[in-house]
Amino acid sequence: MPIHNSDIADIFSQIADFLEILGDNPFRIRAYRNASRTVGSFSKNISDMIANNEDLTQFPGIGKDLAGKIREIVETGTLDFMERLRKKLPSELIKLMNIAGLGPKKVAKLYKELGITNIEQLKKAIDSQKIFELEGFGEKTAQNIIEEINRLEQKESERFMISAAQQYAQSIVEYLKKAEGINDVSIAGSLRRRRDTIRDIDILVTCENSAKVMEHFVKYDEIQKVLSKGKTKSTVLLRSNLQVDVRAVPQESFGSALQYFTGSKEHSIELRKIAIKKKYKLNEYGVFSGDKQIAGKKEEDVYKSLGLPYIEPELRENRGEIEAALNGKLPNLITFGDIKGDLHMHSNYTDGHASIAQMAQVAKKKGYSYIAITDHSQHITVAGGLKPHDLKKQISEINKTSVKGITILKGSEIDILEDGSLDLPDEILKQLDVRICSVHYKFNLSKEKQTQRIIKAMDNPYFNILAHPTGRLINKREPYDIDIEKIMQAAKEKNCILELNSFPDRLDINDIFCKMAKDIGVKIAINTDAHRPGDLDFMHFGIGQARRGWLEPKDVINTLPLAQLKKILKR
DNA sequence: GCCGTTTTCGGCCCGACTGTTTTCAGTCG
Repeated sequence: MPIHNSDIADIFSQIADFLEILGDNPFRIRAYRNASRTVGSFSKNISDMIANNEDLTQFPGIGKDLAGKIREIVETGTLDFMERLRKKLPSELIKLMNIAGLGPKKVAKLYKELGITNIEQLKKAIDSQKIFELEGFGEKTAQNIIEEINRLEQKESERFMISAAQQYAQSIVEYLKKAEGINDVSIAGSLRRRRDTIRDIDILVTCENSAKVMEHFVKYDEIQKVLSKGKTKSTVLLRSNLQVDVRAVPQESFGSALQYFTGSKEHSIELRKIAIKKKYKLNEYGVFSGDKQIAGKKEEDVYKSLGLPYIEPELRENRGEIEAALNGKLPNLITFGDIKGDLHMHSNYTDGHASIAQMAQVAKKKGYSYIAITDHSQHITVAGGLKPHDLKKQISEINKTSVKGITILKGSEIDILEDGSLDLPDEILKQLDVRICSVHYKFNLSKEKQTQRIIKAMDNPYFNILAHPTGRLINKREPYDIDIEKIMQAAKEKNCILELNSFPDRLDINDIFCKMAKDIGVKIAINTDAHRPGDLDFMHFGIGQARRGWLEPKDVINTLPLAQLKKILKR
């Protein structure tokens, strides 16, 4: 069985969990966690790197020992060290740590003193009051555990789509602005870093009296439960089960607090290490030399004081951005303003809800100079896919439609059939400007077959853009099993483009694959797949992922003026 | 377990809040 990077990451993460419960050296545990993260965010396949005899110790956090363990996993499919840990502790113990409030120490105590290994036994121990025999377990702890178990069992701990999180966050920001003596209110955390999914919302405020702001915050009417409330920091659970943290700092610490609260944790840790090297201390209150604050009011100054240029929030994942910053090699990240058009959208010819002219008018207002109408092809009957003669009708309507200041390109979203052929004859494909090709059925072919299906489709000279390449639907459907690296290589050779689909439940390809595409040299089209005019706003979510994937305007084809775009689409 | 412009040994980011304590460990981010 082929070993994926995520398999290795999972093993290291589980080892870290085991070692924590065993009370092992915390720094050794951290080494495993770091390695898990590093491996998980690699944009190259580790199995291939091993096969090519590449030296893994070139990567930060991977030393001789871990490199050897990675090799063992790739070559044998398992890890002896891991198996030995499994014999020491029941594997299911790790799952108990998913209960918020239960960390390794408490889980270890439950196991050692009461023999508890799973949630059922934990519930029984609480029912029978046995749990109170343990030191550190009181009434409140038991109650919290019960509530957390309920939440876990109702699958309410799932991550939120960025689109949903953004709406919740915006409402809270508006509400906080009404607090007495409030100055700045800023969204921070993973939402500011534009992650594709969000576990909790972090909001930073500066104000005259933080206790008063916290009082105001916990009275917000969407709150289900106040999880903690202090003078400068409070955490609540909304009725939607989304967690929100609000933190207040003095104005002179706004920049450093924004940096700290934006994270990622791993990025911040690296910054703090740099601070230590310079004999400074970095925390949320500023950069300090001794007792003296030398930076902190503005985020830019925090970076500057550490000898770094400003690093955009989307890059702050400790995936090489600090090294790039030190070497003056940060990417010139794409912005919404660079986008000249949207190449994937539907009209009321199929499952869209607006006319071609309406879509064009809204796109024009966004400042675009072109769009492509790409309705479904015949194979998708549920979406009312167009047969060749319907598509011809649409082509002639587009020829007749004119919206001032914007060009409407003729396109189609064409199904890639199971055998790798396209769902429309070449005779009509050649009349189009843009051909988006996508997989919409037979999702569970083997990896080899699915990959071949797509690569074969690219042999058709009219294939332009591979839409939503992995097919994932966030929280609903796993990506189909494909060798994305192979597909990217093929796309590069054949001058095909990969889509970054901006629909919030897709965001496909994701940030890591964007980086992979950039490294391989395959170009990206950032599209919305809009089905109604309002969906055109989703472009912002796509831009966020692109930025997280280090993409620059030159990596993205729909930053090009129309004439140049057309050349690329000619292959 | 990793790492080195103080070091191949001895460090490893830093602070807020809770609950159960009676000065702090555990958890979280």
